This record gives sequence, structure tokens and C-alpha cells, in this order.
Amino acid sequence: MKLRILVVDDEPEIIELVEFNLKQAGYAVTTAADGAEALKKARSQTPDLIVLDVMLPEMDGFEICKALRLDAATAKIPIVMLTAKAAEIDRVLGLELGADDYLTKPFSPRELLLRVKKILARHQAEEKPKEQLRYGDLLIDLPRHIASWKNKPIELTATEFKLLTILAQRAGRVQSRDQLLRDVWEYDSLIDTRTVDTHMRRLREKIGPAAKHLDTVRGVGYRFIE
Amino acid sequence: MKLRILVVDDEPEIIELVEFNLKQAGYAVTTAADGAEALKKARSQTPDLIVLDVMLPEMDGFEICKALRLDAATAKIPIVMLTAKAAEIDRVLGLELGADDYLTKPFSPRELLLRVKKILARHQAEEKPKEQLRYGDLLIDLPRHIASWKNKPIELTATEFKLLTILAQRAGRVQSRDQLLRDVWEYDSLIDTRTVDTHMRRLREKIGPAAKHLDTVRGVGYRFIE
DNA sequence: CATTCCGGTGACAACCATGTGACGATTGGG
DNA sequence: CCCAATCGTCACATGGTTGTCACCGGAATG
Repeated sequence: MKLRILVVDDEPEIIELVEFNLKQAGYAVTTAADGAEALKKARSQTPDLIVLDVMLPEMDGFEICKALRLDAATAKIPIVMLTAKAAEIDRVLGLELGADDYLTKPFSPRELLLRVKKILARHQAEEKPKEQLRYGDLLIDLPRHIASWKNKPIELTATEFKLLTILAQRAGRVQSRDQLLRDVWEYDSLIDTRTVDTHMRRLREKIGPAAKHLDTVRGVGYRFIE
Repeated sequence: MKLRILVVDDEPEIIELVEFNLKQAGYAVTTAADGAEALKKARSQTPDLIVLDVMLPEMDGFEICKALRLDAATAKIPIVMLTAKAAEIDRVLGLELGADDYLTKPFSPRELLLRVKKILARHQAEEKPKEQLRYGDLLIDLPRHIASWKNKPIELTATEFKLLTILAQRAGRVQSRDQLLRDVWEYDSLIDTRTVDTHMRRLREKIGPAAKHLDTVRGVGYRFIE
């Protein structure tokens, strides 16, 4: 899936330049020309990163930054600030307000790309694995090692629980039997791939109605659907 | 219980030097060579202090620092930064981002120890762990080192008490045998994991009716249920 | 339409994880 | 110096768990 970036600037030339380069690099880009629009789009689209010009009419970059941080929906989106002022005070202020990086105009597109890439990479890395997975009435609690349906616990063996967890964590994506063997059983392929089938069967049997989430993709593997 | 320190550096010599000196001084030390590993270990082990080199490949110390501060699980762990640059800006930036102290290379091990000790003393003082845990009729009094059931004291050995305490403090969360060995026995894994079983058995025997709180999760570990 | 391929199913034997009792080593106090 | 307490390890029993297999029905394939 393409990573989405929101570019906020009031100068059409800058927008165009940045947009072109980011799209070239394979990102999905949307733009906003002022603070209000920026906040609205940030909330509705929850982009993976925001490129934000400090100099804007009405609401400047710092204010937008602050506003974004105050809203839970946007609080964690990394922000790259663009500014004409190279003064140190700006850098510190920007970082304090929650910007993740800083670029002073004039900047080269290549430099912008580098920063964006780096920040996105870092953010992916620090994304912490979720402790709970919830899909409708199905709840999987990792640290408690409990799965439940409509708040009623489901008795699962260790392997079944792990299998369910792995599938749920990769919801939507098909997992081949080999993939599952590697991730659930860990030591490689001493085990027959058909074993996965048996475990899927037992899992489906035990989780009852929640089995509708477990999809078989003939010829490929299994998939957890939301 | 030994205080645990996580040392993050990419240079093996530095790691070795720091690790040796800290262990000598009675701390339990784990190490990480890069940012991703550092974040992972910080979250999984929640050390009491982190020694962090600023100069690292990929993700530098400032970024790690910031990432640690953004996560509730690691936000309050004190950080001592190591850097080659003595520049003022670095110091200010580092402190702003949440480092608790600062050390410029080359530093003497004695100096590092002093800082670590000082910071830990300050932090321990202001942090008060719960002194009592109560679950129904079961009461665990940490400072008095006494457990009781319906106000009647339960005779426990030091190890049994610690085991019970660790489990109760993480009530609900499954603890693997390895995890328990690390936290209760402290020095790593010289001990057979089955030893945990034996101690659980003795513990259950002694606490009698309260044993209903001690749950076995087959294939995974043990869990304290409320 | 015939054939092949694939996944679901039930049974089963081997295995493994855990509870349990016992034993030797160590330690500290009387 | 001996005894009691504590601890780590081990062997054994047992019941749950697991991997495999044979069989079957339905889906693809030609």
C-alpha cells in the first residue's frame, strides 16, 4: 500500500514541486493551501506524514502543528517543517511543538525525499505491536493470552492461539502454509504443511461463530478477514 | 533486586567497557547495537536506566530518545546520553528531548558510574512502587515481606514470596518460565526452567485457598488471575 | 464429462508439558 | 557439629496436545 503524504503550503509552485517529486518517489500525495484545510484533511485522511510550511496566511505552521498534536487522531503523524528562517530558535521551537524534522528553504527535492524516507522508516520501526486485536465481537488479548467472543473466553491451545494471532495481525493478507509454519511453528518445515489445515480446522471448530473471519484461499493459503 | 541498565552503542569496545564497569558495580546489563533493537529491548525489559550513544547508524540517539519518550511504557526511564560532540547545542537539544544527563567522550568509567548512580538514586527516590497488593482475601505486603490470607500470615520462603509478588504485580498477564527466571532469579538462565514448576507447586501448596489465583497456561507459562 | 487437485474431516498414536514426590547439596543457626 | 530449612534437579505418571494419515467431497482443469 502506498504511503500517504499531506503537503501544506500556500505557494502553488512549491506545492507543485513537492507534489511532483513525492509522487515520483511512489507516495500518494494530497495537498492543502491553508491551515483550516490542512487540519480537515489531516483528520479525514490520516496521512502517514505531513509536509508543513511554516509561513502560511492566517494560521502559521507552528499553530497547525500544535493543533495536530492535540487531536488524538492526528497526534502521532510525523511532521516535516519547511521554513525560510534558518534561525536556531525556529528549529528548537519546531521540535518542541512536535515536528519531526526540519528543512530550510531553499531546499533540494532530493533532500526532502531523504528526510521523508528516513522519518517514515523510523516511524514504521517504532510502531509498537498491538496488545489487543479486536474485530467485531472477537477479541484477542496478547499479554493475557486470551481470545474471546462476545466477552466469553474461547479455550484455545498455545498453537491455536498463536495461529489465530498471526493471522489476525496480518488481517486481509493471505498467508501461505509455509509462511504460517515459519511464523507459528518457528523451526522450519520439519512439519508437513497439511498440519496447518488440521489446526485451522480445530481452530474454526473452537471459535465457533468467529470462524467467519477465517477464510480459505484455495491454492494459496489462509486469510483473516475483518 | 538488581537495577537493570540498557546500554545502546554500535561500537563493541565501548559496549564492552561500559558493560564491564556497570556489571562490576552490581547492575544487570543488557545491550543493543542499533535504534530498533534499543526500542524493542527498552519496551520488553523496561530497564531502570538507559545509556545511549548519540552517534548511531540509521536512527541517532536523539531520535531514539524522542521515541522512548512518546511511549508510555518507556517514557519515564532516565536516559544518560553519550556523545563525541561537546557542542552546546547538542547538550541543550538532548536535555530538551528528555535525556537526564550528558557525558562527552572520552569519558572515564568512574565518571559514568557516578552519573548513573546519581540519576538512579534521584529516580528511585521519587518513584514509589506499590507497597501492598490486595486481591480478595489475599494480601501481599512488599516492605514487610509478608503475605497473608484472611489476615492470617502465610509462611513463605524468599523465593516463593518473590515469585508470588512478580506474578501478582503483573496480574492477568501471562509470564513465561524464562521471564520468571529472569525476574525472580535475576541471574540469567543457569537454572532449569522446570525449577519454576517446582516452586509454583510449593507456592500453591503453602497459600492453600489462594492458589486459585495462580493459573497455569499450558504451553506458555503462568498467570495471576484476580 | 472425466480427471486431477485441493482442502475439510475424523481417528489415532506419539509426544510433550505439567504436577508431584523424592533426593542431594548447601546454608545458617543452635 | 548437627539439624532443619531451603533450593535446584530429577524421574515418573498422566492427560492434554499435536502431527500424520487415509478418506471424501467439491472445485478447478482440460
